[in-house]
Amino acid sequence: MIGRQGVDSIERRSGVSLWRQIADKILHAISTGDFAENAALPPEIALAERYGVNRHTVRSAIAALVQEGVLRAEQGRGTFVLSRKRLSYPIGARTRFSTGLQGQTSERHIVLLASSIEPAGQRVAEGLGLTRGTEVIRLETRGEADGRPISRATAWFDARRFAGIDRVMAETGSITASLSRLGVDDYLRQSTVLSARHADASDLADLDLQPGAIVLVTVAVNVTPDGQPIQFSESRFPAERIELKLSAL
Amino acid sequence: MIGRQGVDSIERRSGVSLWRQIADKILHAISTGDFAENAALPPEIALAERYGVNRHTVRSAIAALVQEGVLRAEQGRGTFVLSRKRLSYPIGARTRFSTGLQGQTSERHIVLLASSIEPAGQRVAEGLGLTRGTEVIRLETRGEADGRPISRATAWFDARRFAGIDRVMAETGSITASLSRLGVDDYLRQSTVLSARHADASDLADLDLQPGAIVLVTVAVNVTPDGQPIQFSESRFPAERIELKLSAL
DNA sequence: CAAACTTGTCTATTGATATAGACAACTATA
DNA sequence: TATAGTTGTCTATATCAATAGACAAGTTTG
Repeated sequence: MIGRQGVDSIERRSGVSLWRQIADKILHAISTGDFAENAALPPEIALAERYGVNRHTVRSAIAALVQEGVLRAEQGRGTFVLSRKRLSYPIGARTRFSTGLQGQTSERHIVLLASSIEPAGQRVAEGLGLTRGTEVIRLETRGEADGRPISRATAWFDARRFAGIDRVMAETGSITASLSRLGVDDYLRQSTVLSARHADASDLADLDLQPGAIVLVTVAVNVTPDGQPIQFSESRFPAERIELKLSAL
Repeated sequence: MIGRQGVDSIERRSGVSLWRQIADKILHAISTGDFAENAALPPEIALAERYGVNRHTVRSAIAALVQEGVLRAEQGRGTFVLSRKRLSYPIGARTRFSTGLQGQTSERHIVLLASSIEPAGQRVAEGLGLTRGTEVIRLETRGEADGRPISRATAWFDARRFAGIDRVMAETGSITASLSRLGVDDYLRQSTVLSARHADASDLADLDLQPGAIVLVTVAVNVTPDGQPIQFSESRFPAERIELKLSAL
């Protein structure tokens, strides 16, 4: 055994305040089961010692998480973890919003926030195999499960082939159903590129996040079974509420 | 057209300092090509106006990125973007560290940081299909490409079946080669679960990151072609240097 | 050389962040 | 009903983060 202990301390002068870092740590500890759901957190003094900060700093972190609805503090009793497991969103050959979350939520749907027709930029044109400047339809959507926003996506389609998909989408609340109505019975996920960043202002608003939250970002291309690109999309998932489960493509 | 503009502003009182948020935005703008590599950034005054903050705040952000080696500032001339594209790490059925980055880097290898034998915890036992408490070998590794750290992984193996893998790993510098030497000629990626969080202190040190950096986290199980679990691992990738490309499983 | 434009440095002020200590308010339990 | 253990509130102080303005130092261009 070579030996080596997993440090888990705190960074000062990092541009990220200590209370925010500790809030993240508590969230992480909850998600790994270190702090059990519906049970009491260690007392504030113990947390302060554990993380090497002042009790008041821990209190700031807890206050933020209470605000976010993750914890509930009760004077004299303790601070309790509310149950809110991260959903596991499957990504594979047949990635579909609604079916993928079956069994984890009782309800889910997609809301169309906005749509427009615009010329394809470099990235979109490449993804859809069009020449730059071709007209494309852009859909801005939010995915919700049990009333909580869990995804925020921007999708582009060839405007000629999928004319009117914005109206159909608003009606059906489903990409799959909309494509089906426009003659695409089946489609496959061709590629998915994954990254992560801090949520920007519009993410914060649309996903109901607190500043400093992290979003997982996927950039994907869907194709027909014979390989023709039909949809290019960028989706943002709040990392605190969703994990992505990669399955067979 | 319903209309809707993508806001891209800044969050105050978030626990994340403005200079850190702006540094992230600049990084993002570079990665999307908004700020071209090897070209000058807009002048500080323009950036300050663009992001709605004071010039000194922008300067703090730039100072951090200069420290990280992303930018170079020259008095009187401007501030320049150094070229450093994100690597694209493929994840699929045959995910292998070395082969996946061929063509993107001239050199890559894995360093064994530490190893130990320990009883399997809940998560590891589940992943490997063992009973809790069974002895497992834990390997702590760092992946490097062209001299820059790009991954930090913890891998667990059944200690009985893969006795001595730590020594073989230290020798060969390759998981695939080590498994091969212990009788596993082929293996497949069975599952991958993906999340993201802020880098903790050990990530910062091992991956040579600045505080506040984001890491992509994958938790994966590798199995033999007949489905027997052989490796359970958690890998951390610096989001600023790596994106994950999901390919056919 | 002069003017315009850029980054670098300095001083000053304000508000947010973090630490420290003391004590109040509330709960559970011996 | 004490007592111990917990969260809540208050005051005080020091440092970091952000804004503001002025000017120095360097580069480019007319």
